[in-house]
Amino acid sequence: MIKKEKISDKRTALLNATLTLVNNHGFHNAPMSKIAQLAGVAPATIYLYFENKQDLVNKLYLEVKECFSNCAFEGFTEDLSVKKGFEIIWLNIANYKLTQIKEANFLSQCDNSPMIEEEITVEGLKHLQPLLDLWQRGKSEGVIKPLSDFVLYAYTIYPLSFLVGMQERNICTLSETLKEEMFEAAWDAISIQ
Amino acid sequence: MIKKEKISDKRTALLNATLTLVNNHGFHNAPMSKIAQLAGVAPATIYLYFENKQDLVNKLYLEVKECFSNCAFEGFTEDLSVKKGFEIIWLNIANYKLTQIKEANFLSQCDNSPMIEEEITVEGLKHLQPLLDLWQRGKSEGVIKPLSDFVLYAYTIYPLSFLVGMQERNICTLSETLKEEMFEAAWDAISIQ
DNA sequence: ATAAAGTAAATGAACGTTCATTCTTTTTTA
DNA sequence: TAAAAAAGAATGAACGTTCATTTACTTTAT
Repeated sequence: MIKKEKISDKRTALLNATLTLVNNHGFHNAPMSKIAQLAGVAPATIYLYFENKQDLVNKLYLEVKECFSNCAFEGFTEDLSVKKGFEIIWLNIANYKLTQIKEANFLSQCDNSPMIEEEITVEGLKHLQPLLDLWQRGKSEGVIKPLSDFVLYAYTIYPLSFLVGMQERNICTLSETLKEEMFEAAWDAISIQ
Repeated sequence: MIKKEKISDKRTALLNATLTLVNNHGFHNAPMSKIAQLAGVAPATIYLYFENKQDLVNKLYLEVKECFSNCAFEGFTEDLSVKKGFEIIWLNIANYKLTQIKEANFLSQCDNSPMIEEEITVEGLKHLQPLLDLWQRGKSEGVIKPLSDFVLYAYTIYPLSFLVGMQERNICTLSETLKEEMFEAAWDAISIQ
């Protein structure tokens, strides 16, 4: 087990280093040499764990995305009312973005640039299915407006990304009160009154 | 005058080439050599018009942003009702993103990555003041929820960026009907019912 | 009106640097 | 002691940028 632990130690250190550098300076200013240095490892060692730079960033994206998705559906079950279920998911996501700022920021950078290959982006989206199912139920129950999933996402989840950007630049802090106000806005946007 | 036209011809060609390449392959895969090639110009010529690569991208950002802002407030006057004024601005922005897909996509890539220096980003934000003023009026009239400008922006304008991303990947098209639905969602999110 | 002189724009080759990646050697582990 | 992991030095390619030179145009002098 010591061996495996050690292996994943370096791998994790490399992923963390990549996350930090890409966040702070962008893909184009995150050279392998600096990633190695920050992870406390020789440049060549990276290639024991990852195929190349693109593979390293792809893997980081997928793992962060998976962790994000797991957080999103914690405590959610399908027997809840649409509004309650949606509130749980929305709050989970808000809390994730509140606490895991680095990861959240990285994800939105990836989703808005050609840094990650299209194929990988699509793969990362699969995890969100339970939310889409919930929306479908909401529409058939007449609780949620008959809008496409894209629009529903754009008006409820996506706004959180903007606030995270603001937060990272210390322009704004996502307090508990603000969270409540924001959930209300999200619900008002997509629900039938 | 012939001389001046020629000058701005090359400058514009360079800005367009940069827009295309950064959009399609990201900052890190848009080398000066390719930018020059696509603009039909020698690499050295770039440095007659721009200080360096960062300056080229900064200038592109500012000019696209300014053009965007000009579109945004076309036909808007301060004597309109809050809702009507907001509708005009919102539709202007939606139409801009509908027709100027490349530019819109570039802007959202810039706003979600460290590609553009912070200082330049702040400068590009100044043009939006009339919208902030309108929101202020809406709040004092009791028409708009007492939320911060960031939240109002996040729930009305920012969602459009998401749809543009979807549109560029041909996952979704922003039709007239969809535009109306989206305006309604935006208004429901921030207005007091 | 024409040729010479002067100027600004544009070029292509070349520079130094940095990058991702590989190769060879050393260290660690079992 | 053998094999796996890690290190560090080395490599070639690609990058942003510069520079000496040429081209295209404008002005001046005759």
